[in-house]
Amino acid sequence: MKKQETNKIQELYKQLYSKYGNPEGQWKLWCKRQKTLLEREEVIIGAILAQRANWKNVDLAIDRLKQSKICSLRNIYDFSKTNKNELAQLVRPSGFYQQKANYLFEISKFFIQNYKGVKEAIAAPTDKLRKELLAQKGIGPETADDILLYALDKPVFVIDEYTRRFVKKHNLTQDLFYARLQELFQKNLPQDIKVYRDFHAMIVLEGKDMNLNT
DNA sequence: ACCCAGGTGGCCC
DNA sequence: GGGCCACATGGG
Repeated sequence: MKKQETNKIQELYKQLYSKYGNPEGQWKLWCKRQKTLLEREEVIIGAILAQRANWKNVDLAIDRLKQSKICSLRNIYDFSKTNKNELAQLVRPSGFYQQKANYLFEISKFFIQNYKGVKEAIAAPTDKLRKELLAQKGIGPETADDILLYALDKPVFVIDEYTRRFVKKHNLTQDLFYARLQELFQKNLPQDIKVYRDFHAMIVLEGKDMNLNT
């Protein structure tokens, strides 16, 4: 039974890969292998801003942060202590901007105070880090796993609405709880961050294509 | 004028 | 433990 799932999931992965090739072309930064510390921080910031937002608007918000030279955890932390409202205005294009400004401040504070930045966090155990992230305001399971997988190189599979639709479409399981779905993918794939990253990216690309074709 | 986009937290019962 | 609602912008 498990083995059937294994073959099916790996088969779907291969199918997507032959269709899309390396998704690094579209998910340029997120699927990139070797990221600088600043790029990792940009992924974390993007993970917050991308919540329920169109990615183009997220890019715009990030560009505005870059222009103001506060597209780093340290700068966001320092800046938002006194100028949270201005931070909110900068990220406005991504929507829910006041909430997200608060979330950005909280997550920056978390990494600066607990780990002195992302470098130390990368060395921390995945389970510990995941629990701590989930305890932060604005970080739910999907955002936590985005950060762990795409910014900190931790092997966790990201589940989102596209993944749920994908699972339903291919009848992989009836149980759509986050933990169950994550387990399903992780147990049936090699524990490899590149596979996890690319697979999730391709599921999203596929989901968008479906939207366009219906 | 709607509907959606790489969610989350806070209520309510 | 599920079912709502607020949060808000820009693009189709």
